[in-house]
Amino acid sequence: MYSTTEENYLKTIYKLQAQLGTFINTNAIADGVNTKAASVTDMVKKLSEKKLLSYEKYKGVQLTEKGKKVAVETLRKHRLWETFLHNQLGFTWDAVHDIAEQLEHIQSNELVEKLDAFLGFPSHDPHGDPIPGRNGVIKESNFILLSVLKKGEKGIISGVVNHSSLFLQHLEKNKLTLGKTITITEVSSFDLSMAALLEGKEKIQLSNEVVKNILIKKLA
Amino acid sequence: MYSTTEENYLKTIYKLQAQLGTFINTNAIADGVNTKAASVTDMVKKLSEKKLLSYEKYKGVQLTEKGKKVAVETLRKHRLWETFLHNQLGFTWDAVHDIAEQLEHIQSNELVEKLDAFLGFPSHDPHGDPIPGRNGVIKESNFILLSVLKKGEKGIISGVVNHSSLFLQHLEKNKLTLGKTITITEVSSFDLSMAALLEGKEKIQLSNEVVKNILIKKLA
DNA sequence: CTAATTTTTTAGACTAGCCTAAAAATATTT
DNA sequence: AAATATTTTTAGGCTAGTCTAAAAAATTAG
Repeated sequence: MYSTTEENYLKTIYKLQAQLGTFINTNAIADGVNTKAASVTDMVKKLSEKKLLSYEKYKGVQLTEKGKKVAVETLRKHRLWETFLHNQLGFTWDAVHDIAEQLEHIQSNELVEKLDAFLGFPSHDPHGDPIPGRNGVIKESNFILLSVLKKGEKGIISGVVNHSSLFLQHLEKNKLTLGKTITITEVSSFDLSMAALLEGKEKIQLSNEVVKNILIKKLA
Repeated sequence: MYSTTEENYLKTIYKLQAQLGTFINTNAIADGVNTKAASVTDMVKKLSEKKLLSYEKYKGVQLTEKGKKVAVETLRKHRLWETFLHNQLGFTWDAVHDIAEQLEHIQSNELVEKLDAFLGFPSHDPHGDPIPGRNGVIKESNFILLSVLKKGEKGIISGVVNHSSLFLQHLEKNKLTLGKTITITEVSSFDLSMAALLEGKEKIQLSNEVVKNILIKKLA
């Protein structure tokens, strides 16, 4: 139905729209899909003709419902494949993204539904991101940043903000994986780093750079 | 490394070479990859420059070792994915080909090896075709055509010659699936159709068109 | 509220892969 | 061996997606 390139543009614009509000500018898209602004202008015109987004010269771009639907479907496929790669094939969570980036463009509705069932209808991918349902609904998680916890509070690691391999590998190395419990024992007012207990026993030290990129489900 | 299109050309030429001998002509390739002869000439020049095949004008084409390697790797991926789709996701054997046609071009050696392990290092795909090993070796099966069996002889259904959806669906409908035992009770000298017993009990009638497209492992 | 800077768009060109129509080579008949 | 038919290649052109360089619009600064 839509080309790999078109799907990538839509997915990127969708994500930017979630972060930055409604109108998305050319440079941001160029950055997201790894091309030059001139190429984005071309593609955006094409997507506009196909009614996947609305475009006004020099103003920016906004997905239509049709465009959003394609974006969310692509996101759903991406996250299902990531889950498959991690849960079934045993890939580490930093390795799944690049492969899922290819797999998300395989065309077959039956495949997506069968994969979903095979995985047990997972609600979140290996990075803690919610997997859109067949209907396109994304269940918003009530996860918060680890950095907002105060001394004495605790939570369960439930997702990440930064998805880079470098960051994910750092977390892996320090056993900071999904599902682990963290209890804050101290917050430095100098550099905002945190001292904490992992699983209630192991003492660890977390830089601000780290804690502001981890999402947790707060425990009472 | 190589584009989807290049891989498809190489895979097609490889299969033709196995059937027709060494030199493959332009029209046969055009047929296999679903384009026109003129397009094949273009692509064949390109593949020749990349040392994936040797090409002599008006003479035809022959894969180099390098080209064969790419073709076999693609075949390996195709058959592993078909096995995944059938054995794990529960696709019928006539539905797996088209999806595997897309999945075979996903680039990641690690993925192929992990998938292979996940599937338990299968030797054959859902159509009974052998899956090339990591080393590129294809274990030749000693399957024979069901049509060569004589009255009283029996065998286990182990593969198909014709891979079309139509034929596979026909077999499925008549419970002629991989692993079933067939015992020949009569061969008509008029139309070469066969009367047989399925799993030693159910009486069935098989047209010559069917029996010459089924591969079996002969039983003593 | 002009001037300088940044962002975006246009213009023109490139590659991969495909096409049609015509020309050239090969194969088949007679 | 010449004539006809078939196969293959060349020539020229198309689309999708990309690029650089230059022009135009919008934004920021003085």
